[in-house]
Amino acid sequence: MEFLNVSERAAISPEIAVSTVIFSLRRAPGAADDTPPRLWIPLVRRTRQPYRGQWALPGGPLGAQQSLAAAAAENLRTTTGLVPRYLEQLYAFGGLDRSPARRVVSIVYWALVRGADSNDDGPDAGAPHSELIEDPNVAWFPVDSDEVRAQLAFDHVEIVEYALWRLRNKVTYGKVAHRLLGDRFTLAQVREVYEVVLGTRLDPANFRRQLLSSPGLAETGEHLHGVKHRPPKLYRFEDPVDTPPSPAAHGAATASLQEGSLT
Amino acid sequence: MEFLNVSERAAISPEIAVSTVIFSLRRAPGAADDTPPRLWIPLVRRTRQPYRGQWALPGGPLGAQQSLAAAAAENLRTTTGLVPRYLEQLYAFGGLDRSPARRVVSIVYWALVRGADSNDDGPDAGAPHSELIEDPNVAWFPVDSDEVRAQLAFDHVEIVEYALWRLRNKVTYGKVAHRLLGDRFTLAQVREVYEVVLGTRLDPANFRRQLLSSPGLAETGEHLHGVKHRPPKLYRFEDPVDTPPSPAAHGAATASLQEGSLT
DNA sequence: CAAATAGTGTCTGTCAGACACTATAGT
DNA sequence: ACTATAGTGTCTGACAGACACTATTTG
Repeated sequence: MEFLNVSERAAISPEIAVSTVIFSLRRAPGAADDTPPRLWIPLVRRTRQPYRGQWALPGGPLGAQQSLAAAAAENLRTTTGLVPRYLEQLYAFGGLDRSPARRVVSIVYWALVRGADSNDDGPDAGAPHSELIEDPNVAWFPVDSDEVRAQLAFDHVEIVEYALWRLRNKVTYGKVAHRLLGDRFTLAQVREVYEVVLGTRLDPANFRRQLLSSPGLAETGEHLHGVKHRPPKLYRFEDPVDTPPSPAAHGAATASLQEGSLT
Repeated sequence: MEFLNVSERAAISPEIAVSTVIFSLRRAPGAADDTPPRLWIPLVRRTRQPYRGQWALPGGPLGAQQSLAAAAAENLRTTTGLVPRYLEQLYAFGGLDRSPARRVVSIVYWALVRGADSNDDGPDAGAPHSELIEDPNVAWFPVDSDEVRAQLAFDHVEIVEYALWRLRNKVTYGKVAHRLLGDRFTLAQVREVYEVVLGTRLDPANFRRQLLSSPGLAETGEHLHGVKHRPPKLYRFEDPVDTPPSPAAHGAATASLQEGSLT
């Protein structure tokens, strides 16, 4: 029987970890309703060296009987208590100097969950705000906050940057914006998602036309009331039928999740 | 000191392997010049179980001091003797049942190398044809051949399928077509690449206009002679200046390679 | 000159962006 | 009635696709 000590094992094959960048759209607690929401991500404070005490992306070593996407969904559930509305593999980071300790190859996923102020209620009715999470070592931060932009452990700043780039890309060419919202949404809410993610203002009339022409969008027949102007229609997205060739079969966390879809 | 036997080690962390899908554009050996070229990939015959004797993507376990892209470039060099003209991470495949033996997580790259009939000569003047490779366990196959579509080991059929999807995508939205050609090329050659990759016919006039408007394309002042019609101009691509946010810093095999660029 | 492809000119339908205008709720 | 946003109509410039036409080489 072959035996290996820890350093020999490390020399043969690096450790595999899975981390997840989880985006949600929300306003700062107590902020007025007319302030635009921002993108937030949950972080976990490290309790061990290296980078002890600093914030890092949720993640951990890959379990022996755990598919990659299942590990990512597990990160999501334990840090946010939520089920992802979108989950896609981002990239495998495998540089030699990512960690000052032993070498780790991180397979990173990115996910979208709905915000706390969606139009729906239900078992996954939005991510709770930070003060509602019991664990003091888990907290949400805006992606453009100092904690995220400069304080993260390892190479996680770069990872978040790349995840943001991918999100902007997907929102431009694809149709993932509504996954940050509830099941029922107004077109203005979708437009607000685009505006926050892309950082630009969009013409309401043209945006409406473009979105209405996309297949899968359906009226619910309901309207959103309580606003001090004409009540907008509520829409929903029927799941698109055609999925382009994609490695979705490998390790899909949930049957309803399509990974890598560009549509 | 901690000791682990082999099965315990496998239970803790799956093995990491790196494989590469290497595309080249070429005609069948001996084919006439006016037959359209096809996409070919090199395969390696497995000499060990599982799948002994079957063809598989070039690859192997990740070396302890080897970055991911470096491992992919190494696959490329040992199977084709070439330096990649494009190299990008494709996906990390980590399903539980990918191999009947111990669990392996494969980080797959895809690459473009130039074909044997480019307009240039030089140290990497095109991939040699299969008969020129010494190793009888390495051979090139068209991507739409039976060997590729149905005979590959592991889940490599699915991987090649996904790499093809990505190539078509990149060729549509990006500008990687010329990486299958030499440094100097005619616009008709680029159009032929598009036609082969996308499987459609393209209008020469409109394609020319579109390509001419892309930044970075420059005339060489030379013409391609020896054709029995008006000699076309030879162009080249100056490397684009702006690189979008991408994880290129991690494990880039060559400084001149931009990973993940969509431009 | 014939053949073949290089390369140019031009028309047309589609679509994104700009923006004026009407509709309908709350206050 | 006023305000704010929902939602419609319409114009324009850019551009992709279709296709006629000219240019220039080989044989």
